Amino acid sequence: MRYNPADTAKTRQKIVKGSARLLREEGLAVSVNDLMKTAGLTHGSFYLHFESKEKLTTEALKEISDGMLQDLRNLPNSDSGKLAYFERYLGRTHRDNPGRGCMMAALAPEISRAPRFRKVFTDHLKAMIGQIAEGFPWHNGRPARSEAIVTLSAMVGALVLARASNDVALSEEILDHVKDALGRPATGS
Amino acid sequence: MRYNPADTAKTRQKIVKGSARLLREEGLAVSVNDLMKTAGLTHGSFYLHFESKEKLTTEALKEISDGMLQDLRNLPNSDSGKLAYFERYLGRTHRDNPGRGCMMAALAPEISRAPRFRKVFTDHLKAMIGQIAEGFPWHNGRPARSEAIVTLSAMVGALVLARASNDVALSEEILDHVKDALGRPATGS
DNA sequence: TGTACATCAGTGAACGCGCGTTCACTGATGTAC
DNA sequence: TGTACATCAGTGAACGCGCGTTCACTGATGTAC
Repeated sequence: MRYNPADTAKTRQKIVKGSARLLREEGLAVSVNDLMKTAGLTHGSFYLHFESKEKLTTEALKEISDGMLQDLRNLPNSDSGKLAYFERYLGRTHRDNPGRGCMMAALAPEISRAPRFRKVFTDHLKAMIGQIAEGFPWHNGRPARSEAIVTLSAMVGALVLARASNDVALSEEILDHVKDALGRPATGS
Repeated sequence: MRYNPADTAKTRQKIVKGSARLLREEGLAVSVNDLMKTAGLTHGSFYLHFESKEKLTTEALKEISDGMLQDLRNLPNSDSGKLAYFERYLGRTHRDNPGRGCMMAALAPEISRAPRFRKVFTDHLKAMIGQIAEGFPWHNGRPARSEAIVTLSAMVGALVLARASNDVALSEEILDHVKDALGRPATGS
């Protein structure tokens, strides 16, 4: 596994992917040591791969963004594709696995307070709004972009609240009500 | 200011109120020293007033909850009261002053990861849903509670995204589109 | 093919720093007389 | 009213700890011949 550029790149990618998961699970304050453990390494070799924790975090956030956008693009541009997206986003699996889920729901408030990461977040947010607006049908007589923004806001808010609630019934009530509301045709249709 | 129980209680309350602001501005990881500075004190006297940082945090979260609920109750139970609430919640002032604003938008993801604070959060969430459902008219042919949950989700999500965006135009686009969507009568009315 | 050497990803001790918490001390306020 | 003493909110140094980062060292892999 040494003295081979391809293996070094593979290790680096392992750290990025592990960090993409752990950052969403634990927040931006997770330690370098814990991030390295996701690749089976210790903190000592961190700086062989990255200039700083900030640089890795930025790269991991981009990795998350790419994954989320790819997931979205894989859905068909149809009502059923759109509903499948709502179902998945507001499902128990997503709620209980932040490490594999939405970056915005997991990290937005922390990123608000960390100027260094607001650019990569904003790029992601723009891309998500664009993809939701253009990747699904919005035949409700309103601009697709506006519909996408309102829909995304409701989804992120619902997930954030459902995750923070320690009352399972309330948590699922939130997910289900928002799922229902997004599933029915909006005003003007 | 010493040797007087009333003054001691006043100092304690000053710390709680300052913490209620700073926790929303900086997050749950803000230091005891910084929390004490909000009352013009140093970290050394912290334990004269509180058992631990966790106890103060819990008390400050309750303080925030009380304030938010009182603000809500002060609005009239009418369409204009409801619209005024949306306007204020999704306004620039609220976006730019998290220290005086919504606890859920400022802290929900961090609280998801901090089991100790999930109960006080859940109590707050339940009270907010109840107050929004009962304190405003929801004459749309759907259960008020369901409408309240969907509305609150969209508000929290929009504020969280608007705050994290470093693009002012996008930030205001989000606030304005969600404000518009909540302002128009929902499906079924 | 076998041996000596060079390479470099990875390790773990150590750095300065800030954290939550503890504690000996200070000094202004209130009480005793 | 004045003086000696008791009280206790507040201070700042110090504690052990974990953080991000640095660095001397290790040892398996690849190269030279």
